[in-house]
Parts: sequence; structure tokens; C-alpha cells
Amino acid sequence: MAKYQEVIGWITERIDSGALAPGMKIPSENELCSQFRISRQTARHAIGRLEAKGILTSRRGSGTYVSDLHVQTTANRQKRIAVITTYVDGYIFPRMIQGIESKLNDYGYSMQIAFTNNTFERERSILEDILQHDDIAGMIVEPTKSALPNPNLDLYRELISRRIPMLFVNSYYPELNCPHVSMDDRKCAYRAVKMLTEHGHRKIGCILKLDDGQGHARYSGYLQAMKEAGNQIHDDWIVWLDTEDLAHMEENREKICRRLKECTGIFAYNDQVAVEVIRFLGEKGIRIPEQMSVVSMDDSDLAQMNGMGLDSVPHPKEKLGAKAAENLVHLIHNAQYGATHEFEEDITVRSSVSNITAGEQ
Amino acid sequence: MAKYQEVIGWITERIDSGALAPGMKIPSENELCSQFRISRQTARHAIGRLEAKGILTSRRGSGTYVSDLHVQTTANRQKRIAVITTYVDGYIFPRMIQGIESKLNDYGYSMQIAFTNNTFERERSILEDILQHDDIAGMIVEPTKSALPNPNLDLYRELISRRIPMLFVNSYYPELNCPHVSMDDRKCAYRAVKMLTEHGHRKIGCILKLDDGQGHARYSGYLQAMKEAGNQIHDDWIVWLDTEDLAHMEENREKICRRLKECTGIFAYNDQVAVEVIRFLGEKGIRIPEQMSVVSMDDSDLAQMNGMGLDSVPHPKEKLGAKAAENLVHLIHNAQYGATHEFEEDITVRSSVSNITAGEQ
DNA sequence: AATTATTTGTGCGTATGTATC
DNA sequence: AGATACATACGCACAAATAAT
Repeated sequence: MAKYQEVIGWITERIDSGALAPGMKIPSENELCSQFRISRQTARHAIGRLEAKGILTSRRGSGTYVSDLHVQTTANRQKRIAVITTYVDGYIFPRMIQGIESKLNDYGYSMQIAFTNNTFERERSILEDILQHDDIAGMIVEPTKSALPNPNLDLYRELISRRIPMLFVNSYYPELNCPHVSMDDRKCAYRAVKMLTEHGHRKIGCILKLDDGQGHARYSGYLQAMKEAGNQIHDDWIVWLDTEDLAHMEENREKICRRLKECTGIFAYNDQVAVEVIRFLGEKGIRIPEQMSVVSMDDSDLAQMNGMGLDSVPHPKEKLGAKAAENLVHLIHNAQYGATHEFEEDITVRSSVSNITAGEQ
Repeated sequence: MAKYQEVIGWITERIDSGALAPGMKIPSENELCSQFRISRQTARHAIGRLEAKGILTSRRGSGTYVSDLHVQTTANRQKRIAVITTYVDGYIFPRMIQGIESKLNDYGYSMQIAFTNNTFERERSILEDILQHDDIAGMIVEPTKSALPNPNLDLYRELISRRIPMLFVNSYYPELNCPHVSMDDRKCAYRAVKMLTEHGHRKIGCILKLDDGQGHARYSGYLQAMKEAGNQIHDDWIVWLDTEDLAHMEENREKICRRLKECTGIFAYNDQVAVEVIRFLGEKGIRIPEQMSVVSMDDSDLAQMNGMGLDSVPHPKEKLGAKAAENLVHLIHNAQYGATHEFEEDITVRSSVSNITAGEQ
């Protein structure tokens, strides 16, 4: 290894470790000479290389300084934000993306986007691509299967170590300690289930998603509402589904119908689940809301489609996307900014919940 | 002026003038020494500066060469495609975008996206942003109001002069002579209207969009089908709407109902228009298809929503997006590639068209 | 306000190593 | 194998800008 490369290594290490902060003066050429026992030309060679890279700045008569990090980042990293979501087509996603893009645009940022289809493989290849180019100013990520151990945390950590501001939406990876913008899933679920208990329902089942963090948070809201109302909870009434189940709901048809047979009310993970369940019940001749009350979350288009009048807690969609974009921009300008925000929404009342009569209980 | 700067000036001038073309070898260090009567260190200093900038490349034992210009440009322009569409939320857009992203990803490209909301102002600021950064490998653009004179053609022409491969989707700007991937709007509209004529309809009205190129092409398909069936065409039966009208359909309610009063069939520009018109008719007690047959285009979710069984010519959505992405990638590798493709689709038959009885004619 | 020490910038000489042709 | 060309390294001298005295 060449001597000048040793010097380069020593300086870059000290910068990375923080011993040499941006703006600080590095040892003078002569000091490096005696320190490394090299000639001044060799020291100059090392400094020259780092100066060409933009890492150091020399001022004649004064010294050589570590470049201001801000100058470096704004030069390298353009005003482009990488957005990663699970899906784009349908449900709440287009409107959330619309909210992100629109607000980012207000702040002069452009948006680069990719979709994981809720698979770890795609998430990994997207992150690898971003790491390879390393030319973005920040990231907004909707987690993939956030309730399962994520095999791509190494890449997320690498991005964080490169000081790329990162903000999660809808859910978050608890291991990463990054800010997130989402619904307050626990509280919103609590309100949805409370809607049922206030209408006299005691036997309330729920269908949840097991691989998303939201599923766990919403479960906790369900438990709270049930406990508060003094309702008993049967494990049989709680159905856990994963992403793959949602794509093949027919397979779970019998299980769901059997498990919820005794219930008078159902809390569905989201509108997509609610619509399927209502269809299953309808095929068995069970009418909503007369024979079964249903509450759900997200208040998507589905909640009003096909004559559906589903009571659902609205996902803020554009509003959430815009808030995420806004907070990320703040985070870019101030790494200490408290960017986490959770929306508390009230359930939109339509016609999928009825009062329980005494006889039914 | 420093001696090494004179050398730098001499070399850069010879590169700019073309005397030193990319890939050519520059004089050796020793030759520069005698030529400028300088020491070898000074010559090395000059070469080192230019090497750091990426203008020269030294190869030990061989010589110093002018950097291949191609290497420079591909280093700048990463594998990122800029996508511009009018909207993202709802209708056919999410699925089209999904198709683009997925296929681009297969080819190793990432996607940067922005939405014009079908306004020239936003389109302009998006294009300005792209021009400023100049770091994309190609563009996929859904035109904004393609049937109206576009005030942003200067920016498109600037992008084209920078040899950025560009492909349009859904429609195109006729002034630009760029390839496009879209439906064959004329032929698809022809088939939709033919569906009505084959069911005996003679008095067929249509509601078209005047500011999109598709509106004009679909009108031409309508004319062809009507002419072929020997049907008379009344100007009164043809209603032209623009983007702003679509956002305030109520304002056009009376006009539409009056104009189409005598018709037995309607060809709607797309499902969004069809749904509104069917709602207007329903409010006047006119039943579909008994009293009025309706055909439409795009076959979006709307065509099956709310008990609708709309006969509609399907927009290829994902398929179209994927084809656009694929053809753009071909265009990037071969500027002469014939990237234009028009999909011919057959109408999806549901239940919004009925046979005309002799008495009704 | 002038002086002085420090620090980087420019320039030259020499020597040895190593890859290429 | 030898000539050529770049890579690394040390030595010195002086200029120009800066900072401290």
C-alpha cells in the first residue's frame, strides 16, 4: 500500500468517526510529514486527492479543512426523494402517492418511486439499486410485512449510516428507530370496535392481517375496546390472515364463516377484507346489518361500492402522504426533527351496524 | 499564470477543438516537459488535475488518454426513466403506472414520476426540473391536453435535442414526431359504435373530450361507424367537453340531456363520462339499456361498479404500460427503433346495450 | 500598522518501482 | 529483454496568503 494512501485512509477514517468534523482544520502538511515520516510532497499528494474528491478544502496561508458536509450533500444528492410503497394500483395507494408527490413538488423535490408488491425480494432489489446510485436526498418507505422479521434491515442500516433521512408511512420497522407517519392504528381500531360495543354487541369477532404492523396495533385496539366494555374474548373469534391469504380469500371462506358463526359483529382489518367477508356472509344468506354488523378501516372506495354502506375509519390518504412528504423535508433540513405523526380519525357512519336487541344476546 | 495552468489550458483547448478526440493519447509527460520546458512534476501536476476532473485517464506503461466521452455521459445519465402522467389516483392510471414500473424494473431501470393534473403549468415545471438535472436515460410521457396547442413544446424540443429518448402513451403531440404507445382510438371507437349500429341503433349520440387527442381519434371512429351503417349524423348529437367540464359535470347536465333526448344510443368518451351520463338519465327515469343503450371506452373499475354492467372497450392498462416501458428501452439502445404501437381491443359485452325494436326507430 | 511565523502553492531535481508495448 | 511511460517518493527553494504578535 502506498504511503499517500495510508494518509488518505487515516484522514477519511477520522472524518467518518467524527474526530474530524466538517469545517475543522486537519493537521498541516508539515505536521503530517513528521507524523507519518513522509516528505511534504507525499502529504500534499494525499491531500490533493481528497481535495479533488471534494472531501477537503485547502486555504493558502490558513490550512486544509474538512469540507462542509452540507456543500457535499447538496452537490451529490440532488433534490430527489425515493419513495417505496407496497402497491400502486387501487385501494388507498394512488391517493397517498398523489399526496406525497404533490407536497414534494411544492418543496421543489422530485419523486422516484418503486413498488415492492409486499415482497422482501423486491424490497431488497429496490434498496440495492438506491444504495448503488446514492443520489437521493431522502426516502419515504411503506414497510413490507412490517410485523415479520425483515431480512433487509442491513440495507436500511447502511442507508441510515450514509445519513440519508428516512421516514416510514402506514407502519414502521421497530428495529430501526426511524420516524413514521401513519394512522394511530390502535386508537382508530379502538373507536371502530367501540362503535359495535356501544350498539350493544358483545360477541365481536375480528379478522386481522398478521404480517403487517398495523394488524398487531389494530388487534391491540380491539382488545382495549372489548375489555373496556367488559366483553369476553374468544380466541376462536380472532382470524389471522397474511398477504398471500388475501389474494386467495376463497381458501379461507369456510374457516372465517365457522369462526364467526356465533358473533353478532365483526371488526375487519380493512375494507378489502370486509368486502370479502360480507360477500361470504351474503352467499350464506346472512344480511348486513340485520344479522351481522360490520365495521372496518381505511374507508376506501370499496366502502361505498356495489351498494355497500360500510362503517369504516377513514385512512387519511392524500393528507397522510402530504404530511409524510412535509415531515421528511423538515427532517432533511434538521436531522433532529420529530417527524413522527399519527392521525386519529373518527369512524364514518353508514349502514353496516345495527343495534343488538336483547333477545339476540 | 502558473505553468501547469498553461499546460491545462493547452490540453483542454486541443480537446475542445477536436485535435484531441476521445480515446486519443496525449503527449507523454516527458514530451510535455520538453515542449513547455517544464519539469516532469509540473507536467504531472497538470495531468493530475485533469484526471481528477475525469477529462483524462492515465494508464501506467501506456500513456495518458482523453476520456471516452461515452463513459462520461453514461456516468451522468443513470438508469432512471422519467415518467410524466396526468393523474395517479384512480381510473386506469395506477394500473398503467404499475405496468411501466414493473417492466422498467425488469430491465434494471428505476422510475422517477410526476403528475401534471392535466395542466400545462405543472407540465412545464416538471420539464424544467428534468432539464435542469439532465440525469435521466429516457422519458415516458402521457400528454397533457394533447389536442390543444401545447405551450411547452420548446422544452420537449430541447430534451429531444439532448438526445433523450422519449415515448408518449395514450396520446401524442403531433408536432413532435415522437413514437407513442396507445390504444388505436379510432378503431376501438369504431368497434364500440358498431356494436350499437349492429343492434339496430340509428340515432347515436356521442360525448367526447375536446382537449385530448383521443377525443378527436374516437370521434373519427364514431364517424366511420355511422357512415358505414348509413346513419345520419346530427351536430346536435355530438357533445364536446373539456377537462374542466369533467370536474363539474352537473353544469353540463341539462345540455347533455337535451342534446341526446332523441337518441337511442350513446357512445361515451370513457367510463367516467358514461357513469355521469347514466346517472343523469337515471334521475330522469330513463333506464339502461331498455330506453337507452350506452357504450363506452376504457373498461375501468367504474364499468362494473354500483350494479353497472357497462359495455366498454378495454384500455390495456398494465399491458400498455409494460409495452411502453419495453419499447422505450429498445429506443434507448437504438434510436431508430420503431417504438410506436397501437392496441386494438374488442368491446367487453355486458348489459348496457339492447336491440332496437322496429317501432322505436 | 508593521512584522513574523505558519501554511499552502508552485516549481524543479532525482531516484526507484512497475506496467505496457 | 529492453525501451517507454506512468506511479510513488524524497529532497529543496521560493512565492503568496493568512494569522498571530
